[in-house]
Amino acid sequence: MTSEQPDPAATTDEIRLLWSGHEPGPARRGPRPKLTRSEVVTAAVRLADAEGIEAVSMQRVAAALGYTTMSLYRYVDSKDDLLLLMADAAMDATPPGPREDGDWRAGAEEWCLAVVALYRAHPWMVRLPVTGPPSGPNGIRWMEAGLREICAPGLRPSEAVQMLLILTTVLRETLRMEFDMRQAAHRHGQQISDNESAWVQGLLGVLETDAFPTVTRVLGQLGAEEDKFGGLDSDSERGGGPVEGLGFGLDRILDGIEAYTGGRTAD
Amino acid sequence: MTSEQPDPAATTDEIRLLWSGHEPGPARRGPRPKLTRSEVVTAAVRLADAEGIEAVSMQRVAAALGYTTMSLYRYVDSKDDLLLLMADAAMDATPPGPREDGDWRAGAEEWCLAVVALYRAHPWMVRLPVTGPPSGPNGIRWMEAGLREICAPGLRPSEAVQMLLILTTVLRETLRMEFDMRQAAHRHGQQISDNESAWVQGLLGVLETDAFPTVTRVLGQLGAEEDKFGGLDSDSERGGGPVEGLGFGLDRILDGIEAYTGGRTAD
DNA sequence: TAGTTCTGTGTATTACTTACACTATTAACT
DNA sequence: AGTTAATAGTGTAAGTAATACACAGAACTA
Repeated sequence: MTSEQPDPAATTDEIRLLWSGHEPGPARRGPRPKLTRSEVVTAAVRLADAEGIEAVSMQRVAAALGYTTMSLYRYVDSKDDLLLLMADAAMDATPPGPREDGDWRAGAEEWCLAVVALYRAHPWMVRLPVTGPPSGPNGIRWMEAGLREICAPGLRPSEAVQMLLILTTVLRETLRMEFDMRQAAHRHGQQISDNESAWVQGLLGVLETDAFPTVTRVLGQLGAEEDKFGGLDSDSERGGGPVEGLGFGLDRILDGIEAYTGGRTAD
Repeated sequence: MTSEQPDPAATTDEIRLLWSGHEPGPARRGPRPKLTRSEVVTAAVRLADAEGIEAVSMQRVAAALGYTTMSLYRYVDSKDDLLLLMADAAMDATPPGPREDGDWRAGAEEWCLAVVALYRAHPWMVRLPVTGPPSGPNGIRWMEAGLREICAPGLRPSEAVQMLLILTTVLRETLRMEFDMRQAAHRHGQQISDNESAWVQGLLGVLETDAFPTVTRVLGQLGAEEDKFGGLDSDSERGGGPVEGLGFGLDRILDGIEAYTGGRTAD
């Protein structure tokens, strides 16, 4: 049941789950709980950070805390709930604040970079099923920061929400691809670039040119192409990978917003 | 192991898997196989179409064919391989052919619509882990059709590949969200729109306005907003949902390409 | 102190993938 | 034709996982 589509059971339940403090409270009957919900969540996050999301089983989390599997269910209704809580907990970093120069586009780029950093800090996040727009306190903080920039050029509410969703989706999925590729490459003692060129070469070896003229042409040129556009993390030498080139795509999306709003900056 | 990050085991293996005909061959020793790989894959696809990807277990697929679980492993090395094969098999529909008027933008929109139709025909596809750009014969056919349009305005190879990847990502993830929401709503006997407004209302009830000024303002206006931009399937009355409004975002992305290439149409 | 309620534990159930050994089959070779 | 060797489908079992359920003991309330 881990990564099937989780029943967000009417968004309401999700919001309740993520916003209910669930702190100890004054004094109830029975034995005092030795754990707290946030301790459980923190342990799970730590485990995921260290060994990946597939290491997060109720057993492993419980073991990490020194308790039995079933004890966790006193703090969390199900594993799916735990994952939801983990996702919001992992977004505890602070998103960029408002810019002084009011340059929404630079602000949006900053925000994207921060999101990338966030995902890099907790790579397992990109593997969690995303039900929809964020609902938890931390998720909303990030949404606030993103919307603030995206709304500035004068998008309507639903437009702004949609564009922000598109940006996060692209960032998340691109990073997921990169993580997958890095992992696969690493298992084979290779670099991502090896894997990419293996894909290009492998396909070129299999495709008949006349059946797929565009693909073969593009793949052929891809191999030869030298100039990688300076991208999101040109600073770090990561041996290539999808995110490195992502700057181009993000620029196009922001271009699209600019073209639509005609460069104005009010609302 | 179903939906962990699958080891694409160097893209090469994936390509080999997807392109090796694996057809009966002349005559080998031992009992004649009673099944073929494609029969297995077809059965799995049929099962997924009918009951969703979570119904696809080796046991269910085998049962559907009237064989035992283990017999399937004569045709497929692992469940992950089966999923890979299913993904490509499900893309058997024919993508749009080249336009006569050479209007790349209209062509790209057509292509997007066709992708949406494809995903609607096999909703489980959006739940499969995507390792990277397509590698299978059918996937490449779709890539050919998409690249043909996207390349036309004069993008460089890596740029075109990236923009196409962004488009598919956005389409797939948006549809996944919609399917999730529809499913959740359905389980509670509601419409998607109910779910959406539950999200808006739920959040508004929880957020403090001054901590999240932009979000509260935007959510407030969202509730009031009347004009839904005519979107991808304004033809079908599906009671709202993410895809309905997606046209706007896609338009921005295509705007961005147009702004970049300056409206020229050659290469 | 008696009663009640809640915590953490132990056990069992269910569902899944897949390794391995076994039998029955059938082509290739003598 | 008879032998050999490879191969197809079966049965069983191991390993991992989530989680339902009952219970022992703790700690508050009356």
